[in-house]
Amino acid sequence: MSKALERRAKLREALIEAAERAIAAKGLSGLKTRELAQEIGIANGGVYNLVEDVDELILRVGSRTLARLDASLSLAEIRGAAAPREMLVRIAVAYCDFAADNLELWRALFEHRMQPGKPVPEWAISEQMELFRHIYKPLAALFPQRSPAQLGVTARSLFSAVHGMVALGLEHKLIAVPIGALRSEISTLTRAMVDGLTAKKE
Amino acid sequence: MSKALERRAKLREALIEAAERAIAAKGLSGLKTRELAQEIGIANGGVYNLVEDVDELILRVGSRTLARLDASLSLAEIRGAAAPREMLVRIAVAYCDFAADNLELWRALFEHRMQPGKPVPEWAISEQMELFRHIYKPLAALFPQRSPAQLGVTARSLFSAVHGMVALGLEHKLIAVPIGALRSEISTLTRAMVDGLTAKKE
DNA sequence: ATAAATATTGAGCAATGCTCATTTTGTGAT
DNA sequence: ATCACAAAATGAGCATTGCTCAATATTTAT
Repeated sequence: MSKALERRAKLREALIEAAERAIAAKGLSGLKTRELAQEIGIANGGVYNLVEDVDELILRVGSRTLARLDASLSLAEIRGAAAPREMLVRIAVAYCDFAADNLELWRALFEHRMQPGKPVPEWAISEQMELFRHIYKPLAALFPQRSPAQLGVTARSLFSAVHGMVALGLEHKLIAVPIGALRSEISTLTRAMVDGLTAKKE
Repeated sequence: MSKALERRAKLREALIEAAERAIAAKGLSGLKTRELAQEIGIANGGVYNLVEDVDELILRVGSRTLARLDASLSLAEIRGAAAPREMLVRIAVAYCDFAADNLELWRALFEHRMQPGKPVPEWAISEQMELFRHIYKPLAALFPQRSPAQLGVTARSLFSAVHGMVALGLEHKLIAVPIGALRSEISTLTRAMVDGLTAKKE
């Protein structure tokens, strides 16, 4: 690989990391291309030699965030075996903890909108889908009679519900719920959802 | 009231309505003060005689949206009596329908962030809180032994969970779920949550 | 009618994403 | 090493926006 290309790759990494720090510190709206350029020592316009768009830049940062989130959830699963029900609770709480510990980066995942007309690239969508994977396995154990498609639907519903609790719970706009309280609400409701879905209809 | 003040009030109304139309048509990011000014026939700078900020403008639009949402939920409650469990399902589905029918305005409620430093005004926060009111009454019927504070927590959790399902379900970024499927997923999970919370611990 | 108060205007500022002609740097052949 | 060509970096500049404010026009009070 030529020296020029190596340099480009290094700069690209530096740019993405600088963007990640900026979002973590000041939120999505605190991301300024000029500041990033200055931080990594290139000209203003140079940003667009490394990246197509700010959209792409944000998506790249999102990719890293998703990877770390994925790792956090995996870690939660590995730490000791548990019955499927408690495994789901553990994953939900791990999701909550990750969001709390990475608030702005986690928010950027959901707040970002592409500039009008540009669709979200396929790779970014499939990365998000991968998240459901974590819920899928315990769910399959709990509902052995359900088809993969049905399990997929249930997984998405469960994930969405927990996501909603985390999103509104961490919102400063509404009353900020203490993290401990949020964790226990999430545990309670996750168990309730599992129990309610498991219960035989009468 | 002087002629000048009447005029101001009329213009203010017109401004808020123009902003509402703009958001409904093009989303929060499609809101442009210059366009609004032109639409209601005042100078660019005139917008700031009618309203402090775009923040305030968006909050005013949000207030109207919340009022309509509140009316929709109330209507869902009134249409025939039902057991508390089914009442909660009905409210959840009504929430989903409102969001689908007022997508951009509903999104603006949650996507908007105040400009750095400005806190959300008290009146806007309490308007949001009023939403939980709808869930509170059926919940109180289901859990007569719980304290008002406990009921409040449960109401927020339930609301958040349904909100999450609607938010991710209507996201175009992920696979857009057909509205009918979303409604039935919401019904299923709402019943599951209620059942799970109701079930005696064993 | 006239002066004082008030409201409206729109040019202009600052911030920001992005472009592109110009300049600088890197590459490869002789 | 030298030169010619390709590739990359630069930064001035454009377009868009929210917002300001001195100047102007309008309303109100006497």
